[in-house]
Amino acid sequence: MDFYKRVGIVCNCIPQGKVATYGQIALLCGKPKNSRQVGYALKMELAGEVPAYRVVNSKGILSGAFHFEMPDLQKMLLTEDGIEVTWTPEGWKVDLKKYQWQNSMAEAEELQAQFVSETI
DNA sequence: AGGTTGACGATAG
DNA sequence: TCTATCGCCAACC
Repeated sequence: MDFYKRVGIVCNCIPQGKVATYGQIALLCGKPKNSRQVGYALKMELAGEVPAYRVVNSKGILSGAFHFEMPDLQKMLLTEDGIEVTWTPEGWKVDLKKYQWQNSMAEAEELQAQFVSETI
Protein backbone atom coordinates (compact mmCIF):
# COMPACT_ATOMS: atom_id res chain seq x y z
CA MET A 1 0.00 0.00 0.00
CA ASP A 2 1.51 3.24 -1.13
CA PHE A 3 1.87 5.85 1.55
CA TYR A 4 0.72 8.59 -0.79
CA LYS A 5 -2.39 6.59 -1.62
CA ARG A 6 -3.23 6.52 2.07
CA VAL A 7 -2.74 10.23 2.35
CA GLY A 8 -5.24 10.66 -0.46
CA ILE A 9 -7.78 8.46 1.30
CA VAL A 10 -7.37 10.25 4.61
CA CYS A 11 -7.72 13.67 3.00
CA ASN A 12 -10.91 12.58 1.31
CA CYS A 13 -12.25 11.55 4.72
CA ILE A 14 -11.74 14.93 6.35
CA PRO A 15 -15.25 16.11 7.22
CA GLN A 16 -16.48 19.29 5.60
CA GLY A 17 -16.05 22.12 8.05
CA LYS A 18 -12.99 20.57 9.68
CA VAL A 19 -9.23 20.66 9.14
CA ALA A 20 -6.43 18.20 9.87
CA THR A 21 -2.73 18.63 10.54
CA TYR A 22 0.11 17.02 8.61
CA GLY A 23 1.18 15.05 11.64
CA GLN A 24 -2.35 13.87 12.23
CA ILE A 25 -2.62 12.53 8.71
CA ALA A 26 0.77 10.85 8.95
CA LEU A 27 -0.41 9.18 12.12
CA LEU A 28 -3.61 7.94 10.52
CA CYS A 29 -1.55 6.55 7.68
CA GLY A 30 0.39 4.47 10.16
CA LYS A 31 3.60 6.48 9.76
CA PRO A 32 3.70 9.07 12.56
CA LYS A 33 7.09 10.32 11.49
CA ASN A 34 6.21 11.02 7.90
CA SER A 35 4.52 14.36 8.43
CA ARG A 36 6.86 16.00 5.94
CA GLN A 37 6.03 13.43 3.31
CA VAL A 38 2.36 14.29 3.72
CA GLY A 39 3.03 17.78 2.47
CA TYR A 40 5.20 16.37 -0.26
CA ALA A 41 2.43 13.98 -1.27
CA LEU A 42 -0.13 16.74 -1.51
CA LYS A 43 2.15 18.73 -3.75
CA MET A 44 2.94 15.91 -6.17
CA GLU A 45 0.34 13.27 -6.96
CA LEU A 46 -2.61 14.50 -5.00
CA ALA A 47 -2.67 18.17 -5.98
CA GLY A 48 -6.15 18.89 -7.31
CA GLU A 49 -7.45 15.41 -6.54
CA VAL A 50 -8.05 15.79 -2.83
CA PRO A 51 -9.21 18.62 -0.54
CA ALA A 52 -5.64 19.47 0.44
CA TYR A 53 -6.81 22.89 1.52
CA ARG A 54 -8.14 21.29 4.70
CA VAL A 55 -4.62 20.37 5.75
CA VAL A 56 -2.61 22.74 7.94
CA ASN A 57 0.47 22.47 10.13
CA SER A 58 0.46 21.92 13.88
CA LYS A 59 0.01 25.63 14.57
CA GLY A 60 -3.04 25.93 12.37
CA ILE A 61 -1.15 27.92 9.75
CA LEU A 62 -2.00 27.34 6.12
CA SER A 63 1.65 26.72 5.39
CA GLY A 64 0.98 25.47 1.90
CA ALA A 65 -1.17 28.36 0.76
CA PHE A 66 1.65 29.69 -1.37
CA HIS A 67 1.63 26.50 -3.40
CA PHE A 68 -1.92 26.98 -4.57
CA GLU A 69 -2.48 28.53 -7.94
CA MET A 70 -4.20 31.52 -6.43
CA PRO A 71 -2.82 32.63 -3.06
CA ASP A 72 -6.28 33.21 -1.60
CA LEU A 73 -7.81 30.02 -2.96
CA GLN A 74 -7.20 27.91 0.12
CA LYS A 75 -8.60 30.55 2.42
CA MET A 76 -11.61 30.99 0.18
CA LEU A 77 -12.40 27.27 0.08
CA LEU A 78 -12.06 26.95 3.84
CA THR A 79 -14.37 29.90 4.33
CA GLU A 80 -16.95 28.20 2.15
CA ASP A 81 -16.63 25.17 4.38
CA GLY A 82 -17.73 27.37 7.24
CA ILE A 83 -14.26 27.65 8.71
CA GLU A 84 -13.07 30.96 10.05
CA VAL A 85 -9.72 31.92 8.53
CA THR A 86 -7.77 34.85 9.90
CA TRP A 87 -4.69 36.68 8.70
CA THR A 88 -1.70 36.75 11.01
CA PRO A 89 1.93 37.85 10.59
CA GLU A 90 2.69 34.17 9.96
CA GLY A 91 0.05 33.78 7.27
CA TRP A 92 -3.49 32.51 6.99
CA LYS A 93 -4.52 30.65 10.10
CA VAL A 94 -7.42 28.61 11.47
CA ASP A 95 -8.41 27.95 15.07
CA LEU A 96 -7.48 24.33 15.68
CA LYS A 97 -9.36 24.37 18.96
CA LYS A 98 -12.59 24.84 17.04
CA TYR A 99 -11.97 23.30 13.67
CA GLN A 100 -9.47 20.47 14.02
CA TRP A 101 -10.84 17.13 12.94
CA GLN A 102 -11.39 14.97 16.02
CA ASN A 103 -10.85 11.37 15.01
CA SER A 104 -13.16 8.82 16.53
CA MET A 105 -12.16 5.21 16.91
CA ALA A 106 -14.71 4.30 14.27
CA GLU A 107 -13.21 6.69 11.77
CA ALA A 108 -9.73 5.35 12.34
CA GLU A 109 -10.95 1.81 11.79
CA GLU A 110 -12.83 2.88 8.69
CA LEU A 111 -9.59 4.22 7.27
CA GLN A 112 -7.66 1.07 8.12
CA ALA A 113 -10.35 -0.94 6.35
CA GLN A 114 -9.95 1.18 3.22
CA PHE A 115 -6.20 0.73 3.31
CA VAL A 116 -6.65 -3.02 3.36
CA SER A 117 -9.17 -3.04 0.54
CA GLU A 118 -6.82 -0.98 -1.59
CA THR A 119 -4.00 -3.40 -0.93
CA ILE A 120 -5.75 -6.19 -2.81
C1' DA B 1 26.68 6.35 -2.73
C1' DG B 2 26.39 10.74 -0.37
C1' DG B 3 24.49 15.42 0.50
C1' DT B 4 20.61 18.61 0.28
C1' DT B 5 15.83 19.81 0.58
C1' DG B 6 11.36 20.33 2.37
C1' DA B 7 3.17 22.31 2.36
C1' DC B 8 6.52 19.03 9.61
C1' DG B 9 6.94 18.11 14.71
C1' DA B 10 8.84 17.69 19.31
C1' DT B 11 11.86 19.33 22.70
C1' DA B 12 15.32 22.12 25.33
C1' DG B 13 16.67 26.42 26.96
C1' DT C 1 6.28 32.68 24.56
C1' DC C 2 9.98 32.48 21.27
C1' DT C 3 14.18 30.66 19.30
C1' DA C 4 17.43 27.11 18.27
C1' DT C 5 18.20 22.53 17.31
C1' DC C 6 17.44 17.94 16.21
C1' DG C 7 14.89 13.94 14.31
C1' DC C 8 12.53 12.36 10.57
C1' DC C 9 12.36 10.23 5.57
C1' DA C 10 11.07 10.30 0.52
C1' DA C 11 12.55 12.74 -3.41
C1' DC C 12 15.98 14.89 -5.88
C1' DC C 13 20.34 16.29 -7.27
